[in-house]
Amino acid sequence: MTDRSEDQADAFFHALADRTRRDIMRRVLAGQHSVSALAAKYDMSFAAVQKHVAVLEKAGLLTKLRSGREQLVSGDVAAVRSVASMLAELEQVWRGRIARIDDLIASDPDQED
Amino acid sequence: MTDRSEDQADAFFHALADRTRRDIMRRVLAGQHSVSALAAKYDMSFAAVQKHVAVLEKAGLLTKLRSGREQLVSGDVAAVRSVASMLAELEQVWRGRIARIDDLIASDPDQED
DNA sequence: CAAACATACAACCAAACGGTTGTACGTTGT
DNA sequence: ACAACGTACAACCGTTTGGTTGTATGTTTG
Repeated sequence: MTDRSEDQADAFFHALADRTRRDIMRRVLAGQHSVSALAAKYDMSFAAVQKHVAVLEKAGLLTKLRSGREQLVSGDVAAVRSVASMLAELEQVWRGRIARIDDLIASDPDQED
Repeated sequence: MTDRSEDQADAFFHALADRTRRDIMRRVLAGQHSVSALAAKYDMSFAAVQKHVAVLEKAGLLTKLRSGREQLVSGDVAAVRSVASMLAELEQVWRGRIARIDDLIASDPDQED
């Protein structure tokens, strides 16, 4: 729960909160694509797609690798897993509630809290 | 991949892309809290916290239940799980890439597509 | 070398975001 | 009845977002 990891979470969730960016993630997790190959798939300018890629890159969800005049984009599955683990952490908080309710039921009703 | 589920994904990820809202989720997954009890925890106006709760509610991540003059807020763990499953789906796309690479290695090198 | 291609980035714009204050309305307790 | 509490919502404001166009720079290719 450090400030840095909260910044990271902000970047992760914000990056994924756009359907074009989620679609880009699907493509680059399935295989490498150049930025212009990606841009060709969407009904918006090249610059717009480039900005989406930049947001995902800054969040650490994908990486770019120069290859001649192209920039090859690959998804980072480890980053996707770390977003999933943040949600798993949330679910753990919930399990904690259930455990506490169980404790209440198990305890003597007259001396609760 | 319907439009409706993409809208849902937009709402989920956007709602979680704010640290105050993630913190609210932790509290309401751990147990019920009134809106003003939540508001007391943060260094911002009641109205600001109320808006955060409204964003989470609209995304379906929490529910409010009237109890007298208070509104009791509870986190919805099923919704949290469905966000996690969207990420699991992304990871599956990645596994597909690995499978395809394995296929290439297994195939006769002279008749690769 | 010149033309075409792939990328990067700045400037601009309307819309959405995250906060504020103020007002209104139902509920509770004296 | 009335004061205090809990909530909802509108109006406003500065910043960020998601898009555009235009320009610059590096890399192939003819």
